[in-house]
Amino acid sequence: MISVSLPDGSVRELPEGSNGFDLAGDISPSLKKASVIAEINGRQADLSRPLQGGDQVRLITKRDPEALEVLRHSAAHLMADAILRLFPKAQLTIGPPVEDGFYYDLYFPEGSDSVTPDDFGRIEQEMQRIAKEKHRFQRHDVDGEPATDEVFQRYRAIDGKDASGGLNKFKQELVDGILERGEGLSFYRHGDFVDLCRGPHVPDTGWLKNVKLTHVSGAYWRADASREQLVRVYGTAFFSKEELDEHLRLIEEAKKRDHRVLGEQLDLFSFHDEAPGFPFFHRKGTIVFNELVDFMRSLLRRDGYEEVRCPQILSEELWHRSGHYDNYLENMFFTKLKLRSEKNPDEVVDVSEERPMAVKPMNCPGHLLIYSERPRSHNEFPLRIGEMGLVHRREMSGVRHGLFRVQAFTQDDAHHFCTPDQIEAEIQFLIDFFKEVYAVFGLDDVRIELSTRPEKSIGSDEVWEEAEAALRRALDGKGIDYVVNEGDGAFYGPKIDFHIRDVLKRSWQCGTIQLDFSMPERFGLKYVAADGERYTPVMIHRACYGSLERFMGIIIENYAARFPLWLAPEQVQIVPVSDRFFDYARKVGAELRAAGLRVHVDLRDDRVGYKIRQASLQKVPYVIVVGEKEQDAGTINLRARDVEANNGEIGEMTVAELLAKVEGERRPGGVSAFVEARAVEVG
RNA sequence: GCCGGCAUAGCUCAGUGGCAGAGCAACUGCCUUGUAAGCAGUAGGUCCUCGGUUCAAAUCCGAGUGCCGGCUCCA
Repeated sequence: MISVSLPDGSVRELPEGSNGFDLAGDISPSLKKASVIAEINGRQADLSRPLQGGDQVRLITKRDPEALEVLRHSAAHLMADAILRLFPKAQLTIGPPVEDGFYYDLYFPEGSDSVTPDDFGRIEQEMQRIAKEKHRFQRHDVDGEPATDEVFQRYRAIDGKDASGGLNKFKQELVDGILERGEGLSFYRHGDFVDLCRGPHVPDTGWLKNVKLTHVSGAYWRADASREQLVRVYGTAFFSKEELDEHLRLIEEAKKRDHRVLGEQLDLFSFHDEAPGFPFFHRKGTIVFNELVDFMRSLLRRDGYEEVRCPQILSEELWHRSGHYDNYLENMFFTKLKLRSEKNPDEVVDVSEERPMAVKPMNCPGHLLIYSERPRSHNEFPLRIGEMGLVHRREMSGVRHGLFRVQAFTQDDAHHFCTPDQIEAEIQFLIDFFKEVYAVFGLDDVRIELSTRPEKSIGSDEVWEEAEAALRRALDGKGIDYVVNEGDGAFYGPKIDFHIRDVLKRSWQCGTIQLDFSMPERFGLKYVAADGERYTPVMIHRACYGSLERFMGIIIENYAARFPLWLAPEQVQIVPVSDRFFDYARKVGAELRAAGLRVHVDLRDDRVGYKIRQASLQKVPYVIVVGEKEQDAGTINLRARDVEANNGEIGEMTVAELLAKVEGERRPGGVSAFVEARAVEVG
């Protein structure tokens, strides 16, 4: 007998040669069914691996996040098997699990057919067939000399059977690397398929029934553009059909909510070939944009920020001083002056400039100039200088994406200047500030990451230690969970990033807080302290929305463009039953407009049903229908987008009653009194 | 920047070498409309741009531009 210990500290006696399956079965049959792999002495291993006396064993089940990665890695093997059957010329390279699934990179020698999405159906069919056959995943370790290892030799034979050179050079490169590092080679086999692999895997292919191929893209061998071009086939896998279906539903839902499509349908913004990557905001998009700005401004005012405006174009010399020229050149736009030739007015020549200018990619240098414009005292600290700063950044072609990645965007940027011992309080203030803002949009799922000193960095150890400690103290002091990204900070200081999860479970990086000891130094910033001495202030860069454009894209998708009343570009649409009631409709419209609502009176010659449909497609929160009854009674008939009961029809009321009801939801974060009332009734 | 795909009416798309098309939207008229699409008619085109092949190009070929999916995750 051997004894192994479990995470709860208990010890189990098992017969000699027992493995993870036996352990799980010894505990309970349901655990045996749910177990995917074992973690033996902190290392992941197949359940089939024999246990030794004294091992610390943790059984990892379907519910553990690690299990999903194992499942998907196994699914990558299954997919590779299926693809090789259908595309015998393909050569395998690597196939890891990723965030939402897995991929396998394949090399298709010249002249051979490549995988396209049209092939997904038959590949999936093949995978289903292999899954049903329930082949065990069997591990083989190469213990002795690889040259004499039977499995390894057979693998080489199989792997190279159709490759022109006889062998798959990608796998060969991997094998060479593993041997060079002195690590052991290991292989996994299911059915006839063998692949070089570290493991572990699910027990058998029967686990891999809920698999779906998603897309295909290009990639390079080892992410090196000078190396071979590979075809990357992506898929995803789940333990249950329900989870897979839910995942596919979310992908479909995300497609439907694509802000680029909704932005066009709702006439919010557009893009044009004449300015690639630069959004044009239309009337309605501008309303949303301005509401976001107004809301942010109200908070900045409340919290004593000084809002400023800086020029768009500044001397190139300034960008040398700030370090952007050295570190950010590729992302900057530069101006080029031209002149008409005096001799020949048709001829245009470039002007050679003694002081060339550049378009700002960041707002900080402007704020630094404002700071240094006069002597500063610690008494005005913390000094918070904010700007709705429009910045321009060149992006490589191919990375632009709707409002999410543009070449000109507006940051709700601010720089806090303070003393070192004010850092902690400022950070805590900002964390509360950011969370307050996100909560207004229903974005309560906020993940915080702390990035620490990178290898390449400036500043003394003491300063860095103190800065990181201040960030940690601030986070710990608020009892906030956070992930640490070691060495991922900016070269001038550590930072805290805010990642927000939307209703479709997608994560977006929005806010950022960065400590900076470098820029104030470079610009010679000083303040006079209580002791009368001059010191260099600490600078904190921060942006809460991040980019207004990007944030707008996020909330369009988060709300599926069903904006809450305060953000809705069109808040009320008035539908007269026929042209006999146009005057009354105009009168009601004027009253609501006088109260500050954004109202559209629909005077087109169309049926009521048609106009209601139009308002619904445009996602207008409230529709008012007026006809003979309402005109005689001096009332309106209300229909609400967000009320499900009775098709959203709420009924007759006066304008005054309506205004009183919607007052709350006209403020950021406010909720509909109609929806709330219903919730109370139901609850 | 790199790989792959796409570009036809305002929008969504059909047309694959031989007359430029549909639905929706727009406009006009009729209907006097009561809670998600009334009826009829009219108009709308540099088939992305440039070059090539061909008797003939929206269609085939090349280049450019823009858009879309990826290009960080190293068995």
